[in-house]
Amino acid sequence: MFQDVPNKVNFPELEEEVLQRWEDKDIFHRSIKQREGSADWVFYDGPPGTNGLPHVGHMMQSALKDLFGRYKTMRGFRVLRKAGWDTHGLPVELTAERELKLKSKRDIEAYGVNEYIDYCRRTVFRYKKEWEESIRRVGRFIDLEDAYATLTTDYIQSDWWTIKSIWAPSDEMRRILGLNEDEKLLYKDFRISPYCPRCGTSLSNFEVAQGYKDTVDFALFPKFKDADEDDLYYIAWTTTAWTLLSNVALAVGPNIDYVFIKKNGERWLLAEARLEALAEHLGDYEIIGRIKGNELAGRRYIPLWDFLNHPGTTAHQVIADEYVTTEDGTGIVHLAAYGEDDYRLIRAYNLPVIQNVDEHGECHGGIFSGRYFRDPDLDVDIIKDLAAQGLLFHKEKHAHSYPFCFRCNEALMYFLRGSWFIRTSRIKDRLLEANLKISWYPDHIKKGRFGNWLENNVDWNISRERYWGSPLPVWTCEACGSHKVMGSLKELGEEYYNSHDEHLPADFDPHKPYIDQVPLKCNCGGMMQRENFMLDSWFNAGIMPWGQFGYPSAPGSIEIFDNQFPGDFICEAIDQTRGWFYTMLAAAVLVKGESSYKNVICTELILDDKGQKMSKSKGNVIHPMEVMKKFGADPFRWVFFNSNPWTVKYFSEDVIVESLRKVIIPLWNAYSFFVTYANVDGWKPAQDTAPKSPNLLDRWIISEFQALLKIVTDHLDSYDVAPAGNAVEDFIDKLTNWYIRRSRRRFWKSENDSDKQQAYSTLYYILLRFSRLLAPFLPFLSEHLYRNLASALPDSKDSVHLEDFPVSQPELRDEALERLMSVTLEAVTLGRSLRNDYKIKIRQPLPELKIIGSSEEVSETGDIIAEELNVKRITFADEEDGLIRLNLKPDFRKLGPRFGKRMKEAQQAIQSLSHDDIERFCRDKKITILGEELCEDDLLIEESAGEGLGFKRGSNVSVILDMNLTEKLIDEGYAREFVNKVQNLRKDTGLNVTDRIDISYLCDDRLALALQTQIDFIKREVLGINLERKDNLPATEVKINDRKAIIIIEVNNEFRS
RNA sequence: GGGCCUAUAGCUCAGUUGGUUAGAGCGCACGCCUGAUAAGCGUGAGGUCACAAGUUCAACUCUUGUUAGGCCCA
Repeated sequence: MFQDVPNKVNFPELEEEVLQRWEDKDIFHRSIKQREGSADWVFYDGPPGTNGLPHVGHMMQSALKDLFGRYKTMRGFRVLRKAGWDTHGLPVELTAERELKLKSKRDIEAYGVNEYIDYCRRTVFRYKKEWEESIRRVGRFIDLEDAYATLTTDYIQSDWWTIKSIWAPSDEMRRILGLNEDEKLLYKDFRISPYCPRCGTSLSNFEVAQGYKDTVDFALFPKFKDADEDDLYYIAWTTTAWTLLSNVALAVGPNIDYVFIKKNGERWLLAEARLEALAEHLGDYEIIGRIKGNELAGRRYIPLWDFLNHPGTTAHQVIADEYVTTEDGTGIVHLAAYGEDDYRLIRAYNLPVIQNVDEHGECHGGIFSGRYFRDPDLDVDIIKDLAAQGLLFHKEKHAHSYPFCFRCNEALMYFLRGSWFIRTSRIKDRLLEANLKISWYPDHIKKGRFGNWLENNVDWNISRERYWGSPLPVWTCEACGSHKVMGSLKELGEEYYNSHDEHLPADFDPHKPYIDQVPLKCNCGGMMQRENFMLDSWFNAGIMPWGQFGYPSAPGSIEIFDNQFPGDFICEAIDQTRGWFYTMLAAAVLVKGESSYKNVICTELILDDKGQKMSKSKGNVIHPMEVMKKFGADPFRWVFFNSNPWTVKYFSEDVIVESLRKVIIPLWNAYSFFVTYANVDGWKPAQDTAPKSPNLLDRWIISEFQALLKIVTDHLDSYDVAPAGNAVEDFIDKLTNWYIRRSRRRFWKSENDSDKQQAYSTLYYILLRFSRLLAPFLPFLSEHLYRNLASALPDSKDSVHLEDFPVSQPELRDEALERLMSVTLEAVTLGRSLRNDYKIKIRQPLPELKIIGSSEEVSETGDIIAEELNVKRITFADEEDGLIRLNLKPDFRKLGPRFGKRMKEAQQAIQSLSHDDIERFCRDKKITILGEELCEDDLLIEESAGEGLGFKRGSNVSVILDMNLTEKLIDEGYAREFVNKVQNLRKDTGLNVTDRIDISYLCDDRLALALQTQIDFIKREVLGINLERKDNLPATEVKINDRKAIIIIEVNNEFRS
């Protein structure tokens, strides 16, 4: 006996039971353990931050990651799955700042760095429980107990090891990367870097990339007055008014043609090429002279404000440089120390560095002192002031994209900072080569978005001027400026001991502030202080392949890392192309010379059903836990398996309901059907191998399963989920709507013959195999099915997840049979379509269906078609010729105007055309009627098979359905209808499926006659003992086709055999 | 301004190396089965495959251009 299967089931409850069982029986760990000694398939989990709640997108990745982990395990690999948490970096600090109501780094210093860091540490795992719950609930097999976290001392030591390896590469790595002796890839440089004045730190290029927003600012055309010629002004252009407060020079292009124009009694200078674009603002003017840019070099001008005066310096002169173009503006560029090119020129021309906006974004300079640089009123005030001085040619609103801090949303500025860089541009070719070996899904990212971006690689700014993170392990001598890089705490301890004759505490915490209290002695005798930087948290995440094991400091980490590198598979969202995907590649190429991952699925965004991003403010966030509690994890997971994960998904509860309706419930019904009847019959499985059944349907569904298995295996092997998922959906449809529907009678018939045994064996075999195939997709439902079905076998496993994935058995495949069945299905579809057209319901038997074409093949399944379409006889023909008549009809709308009065005559001529004429017309597409040549469009072609016959053509076969009814067929139709009504009564009155009944009915003589002739059929169909006509019955009338009857049933189990 | 992607039924999406009549789900209309199933099944209507040109015996598919949208970058 199988455990009884309820008709209605609460999936979320069932899943909770399965979850409990997995934990009780330790299924996850056993599934790994039993593969010990097998090949490894290596998966890397990108660490999420846990200071926010998980959303639907994370669950999509969880579903995909879990799918492949389980699949590869069942395919015989050992798949270690270590979870991880990202715990460092600005997001954590921002939460802390918000909650502690700190607004700037000055606030943090005032609050106390120690206390602040402690708060960060406590914040980090705030939602860890919720994350673990969701990950557990979605069914993921992943090691949460042994998760790695980027804040541990082991992990930080891996950071340090990486930095040290980059600072001082081994000979082998030098060879692999093509580095010269002593060439260093890690260096400090002062550069104009994107910088957030609120966070007080510079950002890496890919962080900036995430914060561009379309903004409207003022574009200004300030006039710079020449120092020597009284009426001469240089017309410049800028979109950042605040940089004018630090103006240090003007730049022109040496080969650009400039013009002097006369305007308002003044002489203005600007590029000739810009005149047309500025014509609207310039109005009337006169060109009074021309000059090349290089002739302007060295001229001096009067600063816009007195506070800009820097006497004794080279400030406020015109310089000529190739970088100036005439693409926009005026061809005259104002320079200030807030731009990369500006700074390059400032250095090249030995100009002073003027920074009247400081690192906090605060202005210093005359009346603007104390203002914030992005204060919109500041722009207005600058404009007003310039206008009052007569130094403004024009101002306008200007839409452009401006970078904002992707963490705190504050406007960025470009600021001169010292930062530590990795010279990734030097190893660009290695990065590109390594990328070529990665399989990207979807493929276009490799050469497209990611590859193109790698082509433009710039050095990686890995330092952050923050508090909560992995410290940069670089010490610099205050005396001689030389550096020491620590590769581990042990190294640091030794250096410290050598410097101070005392040991670092055994439990030394390498975080701030302790790490800053470890001065070292330089070889020169001077004191070395740590460079006051944290590591970019992307760097942290990028070293995860070895960081997760604390390689190489942690005991045992070397062995396991060697075993678990490189990774076979990662799966993250597209927003990681310049985040994790990049840092994983760059870090691994730097220290291992190859990519850390071989295959990557890059998922797209998840939006709501209207295509909007889910956000708290819009109130359209769908919480994964709520969804799973309501519908279960399996239908939720399925949503991500039946369409490509790299297309944008519109997500709503509707799509989950759809996967329920399409996959979960049909599967449950099939399973419930099987168990119900198997238990009624006391059927027991003998083996789980494919039964040798002569039955066509049995052989067909077994073959179809092999076909499915091949599609699923092929596509999962190439990380292509959607075709596998779609094939599963097709198979479920074939199983439930054809195999089981057509096989139903074999299960409930009373004879316990071999046919019945074969039906049971086949369905059992299919359901059991299918549960194994589905296990990676639907781990809960498949587990339930497997457990109930397999427990009857002696060698069943404790869990479907301890099983192997089904192995292809080509000998069970019969492609000819699959073709035959698809043609059969087509014939059935055509037949149903004809019945529909002529409004003849299935219960009315019809005499004959003729199948044309493919007759040889379909003859085998004739009886299936006959039963499905309720026809008495199936006949076959090879050709339509002679069976189908073509008729031509005039298109009156077209031909009416042409024939006019002769239309009727023409109609007759057309309709009396011979068969040969019509065939010729079909071939030549033209025909002459009454002297007029008619083409295809003028005539309508009708095909018909004759009186009482319906004709329909499919792609492989055509059918002719004979709809001529005889009295006998009408009788049978009545009987079928009568049976249907009785069955409904049985169901409505809640009778047991095995109850015998007596039937009384009241009706007219014609119907009564029909029922009498069909009495045996009726009794057999409804388990009737007696069938009696009565004169009077107290019940409501029902329709039996065109007649009426009153029917009453009573249970009569006396004669039960 | 540059890169990448997308454009197929009212909506959401499939569409194999170019090859008969371009498919599915939802929605709509009509109907059907019911001794697994109304959270079911079928039939039908609905398409100039964004537009234009080219390559080809043959283009939703390949090439080029145009338009629109999205993402990423400057």
